Amino acid sequence: MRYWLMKSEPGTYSIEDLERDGVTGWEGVRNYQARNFMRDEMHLGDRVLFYHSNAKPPGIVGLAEVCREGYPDETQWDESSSYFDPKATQEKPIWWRVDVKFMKKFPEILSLDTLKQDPHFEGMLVIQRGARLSVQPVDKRHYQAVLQHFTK
DNA sequence: GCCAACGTTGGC
DNA sequence: GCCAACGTTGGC
Repeated sequence: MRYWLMKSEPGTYSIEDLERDGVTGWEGVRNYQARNFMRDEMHLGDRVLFYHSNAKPPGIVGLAEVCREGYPDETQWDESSSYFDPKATQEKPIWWRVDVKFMKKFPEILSLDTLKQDPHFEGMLVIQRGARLSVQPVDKRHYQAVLQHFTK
């Protein structure tokens, strides 16, 4: 099993939205590196740290699980969508997504500020300056440190 | 709202 | 294939 962190702006799609929906398709990712992770490397049962970006404060707010592996993101063909990509065809899709299932919402946010200050999280991609990747791998030890943080 | 960091595009 | 210009992300 692998571990991931996925960013979403709570104004666009929050952990509360996922809790309500149960399952959601992670559409709209338009970055090749993130696309590659979703298309090639995320597998059923992988755990996902749900991160609120552009939030006050930003941070990890919950847990999800990959429940469908990579498949084409159909918003790329939808002209009315802001995610529409004129270069994508049905034969050759460019963008992929996965589905994730709600697991839990943490009792409080594990803020970016805390992640930066607690040495258990040293080396995590998300605390690196300029780390914009919206789908990123997480080391098992960092994932466990997140769970540990909430069982103290 | 600002702007640093980063990714993409396109002229050459 | 280089790199300047431009667009986006996302913390602050």
